[in-house]
Formats: sequence, structure tokens, C-alpha cells
Amino acid sequence: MKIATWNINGVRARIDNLVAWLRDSAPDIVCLQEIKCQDEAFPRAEVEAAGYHVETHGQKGFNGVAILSRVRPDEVTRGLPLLDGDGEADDHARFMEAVFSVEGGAIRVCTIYLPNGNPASDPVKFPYKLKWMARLEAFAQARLALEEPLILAGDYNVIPEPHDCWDPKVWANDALFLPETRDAFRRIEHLGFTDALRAASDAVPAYTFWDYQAGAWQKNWGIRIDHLLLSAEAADRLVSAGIEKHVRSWEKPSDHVPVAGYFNFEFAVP
DNA sequence: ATGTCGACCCTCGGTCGA
Repeated sequence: MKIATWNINGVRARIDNLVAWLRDSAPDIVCLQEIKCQDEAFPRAEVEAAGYHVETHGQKGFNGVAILSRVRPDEVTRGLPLLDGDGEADDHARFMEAVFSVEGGAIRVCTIYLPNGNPASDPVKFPYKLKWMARLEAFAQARLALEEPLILAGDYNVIPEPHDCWDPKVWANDALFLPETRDAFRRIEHLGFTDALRAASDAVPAYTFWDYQAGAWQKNWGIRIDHLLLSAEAADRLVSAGIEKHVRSWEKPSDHVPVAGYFNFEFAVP
């Protein structure tokens, strides 16, 4: 089974790319981020015609996530739980979880659009990112107790290591690379997750995003911020993983490319 | 690093978010 994550940067602007990629790449489950539309505006018919079930968690104008899958999930939950004591609700559509039946059990797949957090000096944005990461850590810890295959896939807006960006000096003060951000990401990993791409390959660079500006793609000024984190039960079933870099050279590309993991489990036959 | 892009609206251009 192939499970992929892709920040599509506007699903309505990218629907032709999405359908072409689904046909070429044939993923079984896709975690999308930044669909940038409400649920009713998602180009559902085109994706269903390509052979996918569609679950969305959208909002007007920005953010928004979706899960596309060859079979219908058994359960879907929208939104990342708040922490005990959190007062205000989070109105950003950044998280959805789906449970699928596979031969011998179930897998859980979450699509994650972690807050960007820039500018890091902003009194709201960077604290919101760190708080969201604390919520993700709590959620992840609770889910690990289930001892099931769990895949947390998405745009983490985290550059894990210096070799995951084209110039660490340029990114030193960026919310994607600040020590607090990397520490929070490591705390989640150290609960017991495997970074699928790094389990499959230690090759660098392994970028997943190139800015539209300044000719970043042509100069290979990229960063690695799209990740699949795997519970032990999922990592045990990982066969390989890869970055579908060629998609960045298509017409009207997203600034992110898909990242995929291949696992040796299959959907249960009903 | 800044050669851009998508979406929105008191809509054709400025603003926001990335």
C-alpha cells in the first residue's frame, strides 16, 4: 500500500495536477493540506472519477485538509483535540484522522497542516505554532498507546536538521527552523516515531518544498518540511519511501511535492 | 534569498498568508 502526503496549495487551482498525479502515482491513501476551500467547494467529482473516496475538513480561503482513499474509511475525525485547560477553540482546519481496515487489523492515518509560525517575532503566530505542536504531541502519545499502525503525514512546517535546508544560516531565525520548533518536533519523534523518509534513505538533500520566489526551484533552494511519522507498528511494515520531486517541474505546480511511503499491508477485502 | 502564487472582497487591484 502506498500512502502519500501532499501540500497542494489550493486544490481548485491544482485539480488538473491532482488528477494527473493520482493516475500516474496511484497512491492508495493521500493526505492533502492547504486545500484552501470549504468542503462544498472541493472538486469532489473529478477526484471520485479518478477512483477515490473523498473526506474533507475545509474552511474558506486558507488552510484545509483532505484524505483521499481507494476505499472508504471506517471512521473519520476532524480537528486536533485541545489540551485540558485550553479555553478557546481552534478554528483553523488543519487536522483530520481516518481509520481503515487492513488485513489483520486497522491503520490510522492523520493529515497534518502544522502552523507556519512566521514571522517568529509575531506575538500570536509563533506561540500558536508551539501550542499546536504540544497538542499534537499529546494526541500522538495517546494514540501510540493503542499499539496500532499509525501514520502522521503532512506539512509539518519543520526543518528537522541543518542538512534539510539549502542554507542553515538563511533559515536560522525562521519559525520552521528555530530551536524551539525543532525541539518540539524531536519530542514528538522521541515518543517512538520513525521518520519514514529517513528510515528509507539518508541521502541529502531530500527537499520537499521550493519557494515560488527568487528562482528557488531552479537554484535548488529547497527545504524538507513534509514528513510521514510512523508508529513502531507502521515502521515495521515500511518497505520504502520517496519524494516525488518531478511534480515540481509540472505546469502550475504546488510549491510542495508529494512524499510517499510504501507499506506491506493491504486494505481488508470486505 | 525574495525573480511568486492562491484566494478573498465593499471585486479588476489591494490585502493576507505562505
